[in-house]
Amino acid sequence: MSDLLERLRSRGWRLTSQRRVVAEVLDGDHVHLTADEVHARAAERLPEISRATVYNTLGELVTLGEVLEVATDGRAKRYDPNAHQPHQHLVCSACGTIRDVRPTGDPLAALPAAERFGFDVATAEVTYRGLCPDCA
Amino acid sequence: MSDLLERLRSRGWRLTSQRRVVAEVLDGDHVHLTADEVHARAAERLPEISRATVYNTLGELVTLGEVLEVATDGRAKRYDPNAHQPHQHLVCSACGTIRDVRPTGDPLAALPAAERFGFDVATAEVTYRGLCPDCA
DNA sequence: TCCTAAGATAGACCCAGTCTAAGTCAAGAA
DNA sequence: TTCTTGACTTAGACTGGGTCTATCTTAGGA
Repeated sequence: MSDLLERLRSRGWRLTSQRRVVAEVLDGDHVHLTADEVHARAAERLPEISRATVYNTLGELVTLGEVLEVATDGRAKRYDPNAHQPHQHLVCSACGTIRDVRPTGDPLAALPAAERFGFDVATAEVTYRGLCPDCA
Repeated sequence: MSDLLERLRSRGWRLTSQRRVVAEVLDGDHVHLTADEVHARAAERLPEISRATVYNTLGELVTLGEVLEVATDGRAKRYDPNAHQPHQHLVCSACGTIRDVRPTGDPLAALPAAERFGFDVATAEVTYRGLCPDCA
């Protein structure tokens, strides 16, 4: 995580205590927090941090390519710090738990030219849905 | 489309003018309207139809399996009447246009058992993103 | 240490969607 | 054909997630 802060600083990111706390909250594997959850956890360490700052910081991290935005349900977006390793998501239809997964092959390759309608196709996101062991 | 109304009636669906208009608005290929767009088009034919009724009717059509809910951006959900033919979506990153596409193979097959974390995986949704011919 | 533009803040605001209480009506019964 | 009733519709209040704005604070260079 200090790698992340180091990378950001070297890109001219002004380092504030708020930004540091948000970045720290997003550390770990299979982390997919909503903005409100990030805010709550950040506020444990820095009680006066505002919602707007959390949204701003998350938005910047997404723009910088350090964090992915994931919208697996119609509800709040989730933020995934695992941005440097290509992966897809497996979501429990009952409890909403999310796991990062790596399918075999490139999902982009499954779309033949005839099905591209002249689009310049760049990415493919796959969301697998099912019941997790706890909910099954 | 009258097939649809017939199917619904035979399932005990009470047929009202509002429901008929909503179902008619959703007819066609590559149709992916938001609830507000459905409401606007329905209101052209039935000016006093309410937003709540449109939401209720769309929700019922989704529950009955006649319409799919699609959330390709973080904004409003879209409703896709092409529910009886399995397909995925190709979205323009610039203008948001959506096309139904059929990739080769079954995306579910690409997720090995070792990557399923004990989940009972049921479906895979793929969203392809890129620039459409008009925006490229 | 000082300065200043970048960043943070509170809270108003917006949009998509849900809920509620009251009124309306489709369709089966008589 | 009319009656009846519970399913359906309505307006509008409300909620959750997110954005915007005006003002205040501060990181970090001079």
